Amino acid sequence: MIFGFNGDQIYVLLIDRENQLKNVISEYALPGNLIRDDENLDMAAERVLKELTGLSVIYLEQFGAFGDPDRIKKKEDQPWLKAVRSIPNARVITVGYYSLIRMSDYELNPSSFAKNAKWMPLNSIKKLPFDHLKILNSSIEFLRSNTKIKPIGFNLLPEKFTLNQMLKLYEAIFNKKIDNRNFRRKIINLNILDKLEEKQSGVAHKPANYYKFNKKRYETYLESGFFKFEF
Amino acid sequence: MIFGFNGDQIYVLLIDRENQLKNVISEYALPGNLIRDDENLDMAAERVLKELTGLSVIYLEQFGAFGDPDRIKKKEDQPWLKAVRSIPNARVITVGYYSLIRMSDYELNPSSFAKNAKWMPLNSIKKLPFDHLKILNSSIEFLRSNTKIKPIGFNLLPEKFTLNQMLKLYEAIFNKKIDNRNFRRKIINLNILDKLEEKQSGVAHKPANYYKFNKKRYETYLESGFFKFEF
DNA sequence: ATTACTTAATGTCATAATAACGCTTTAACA
DNA sequence: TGTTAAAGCGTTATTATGACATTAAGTAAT
Repeated sequence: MIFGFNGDQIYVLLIDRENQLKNVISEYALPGNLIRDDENLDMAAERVLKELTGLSVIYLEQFGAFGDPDRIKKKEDQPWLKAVRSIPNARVITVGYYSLIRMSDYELNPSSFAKNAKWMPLNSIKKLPFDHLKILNSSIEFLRSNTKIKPIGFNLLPEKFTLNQMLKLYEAIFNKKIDNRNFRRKIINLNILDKLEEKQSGVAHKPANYYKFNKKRYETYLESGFFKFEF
Repeated sequence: MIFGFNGDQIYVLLIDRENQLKNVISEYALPGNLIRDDENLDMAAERVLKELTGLSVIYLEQFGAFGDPDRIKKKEDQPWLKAVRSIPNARVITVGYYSLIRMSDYELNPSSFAKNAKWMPLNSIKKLPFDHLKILNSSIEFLRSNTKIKPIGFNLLPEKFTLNQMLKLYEAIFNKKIDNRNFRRKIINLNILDKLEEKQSGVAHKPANYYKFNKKRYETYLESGFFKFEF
């Protein structure tokens, strides 16, 4: 699950399976790949992410394992299984990871796999092949409950951001309106933001101040306690 | 991970591998088994739990997947892999589930597998084979953060319990002293306990009142919100 | 130069939740 | 009847929360 944010809504990176299955109409699915014998789960997730986006050192966290047995019958639907010719009816277990990336930083990696990758607004995704919708929903739930205890949202924002951008992100994650005054107070009190000198420019209104995430200060806090992030 | 509570500390059910490996001194490991082709992950976890404890309809939740590649070299250390003769060097991915069971309800199931099962105090477990210690620690972390948002502790207590028993359980889970007066107030205010008529007997002091968990009321609350359980 | 327009930024107050305590009450046993 | 161990009640200071309305700072239009 690769989440992105464009300042307004949450996006998810999907892969068009069309190229791999000529006889099926264009259909988007979650990215994924088989694990190699010489890597652990985290490494595999990092590799797949890198193959797709060209990005590394990204927030990446496991959120669950999935594996219904009826997948066995569907080998022909799972392009990546074609590589495993030695196993006639492979049972597939998916280990789900989610990553949060800055869409602004993101450039599609010109690898063959990534050519047919596409950002889709989270809210517009109503159907996905296999159990991918279940996986998607599970990852969102995980993202939400994680956001309640850690300020992970920073990974989705640009390096410098305004408090309103951040507010919009949180509204997108929790899918509800949040009072901006209370939000500001809470975020500021956490003491993990540095207010920059720089302001927005070229806007036809009062420019917003830019802030930056102070990771060092954040880690100090983490050791000595526990965040609560509820809105 | 099978957690139990005896009124004083948290226990974990371990399996003695001795019977399976004659040339190794007695060594305890986490219970586990291979998944079957016709079951999903949840079903497999339930089955293994049932094989071990004879219990079903137990609190059971997935907490993570684990799989370092160096396991490949250790097939001879993994008794259950002997069943898979067709795969010379099987890569093993563990999907971890944890369950909470009432030690009082528990009777060792007289199956061959369970004969060498043993309850071990959580705090006394300093070393386990393979990556089992990592898995154990991960499950405890999961148990803690889960206990902070849901009152899952009831699954570890007997049907009828006193508030002090419950307090002791929470102290064991979080590994710290909790003020009993504040604890009581908080728990009572949640409104998910039924105070019974029955009291403790045979104690040389004021007997404690028994309480019972009201699951129905709890579920009503769940729908309309979210628990917070911090001490 | 003035005004209009748009979004950023800020303050207060009532209420609820929390943590840290002290003290009294109770029932069983010796 | 006294002792004991825990139950049970209560207070207070502090902090967190939610609800709410106005002013500030820039650009654009006239």
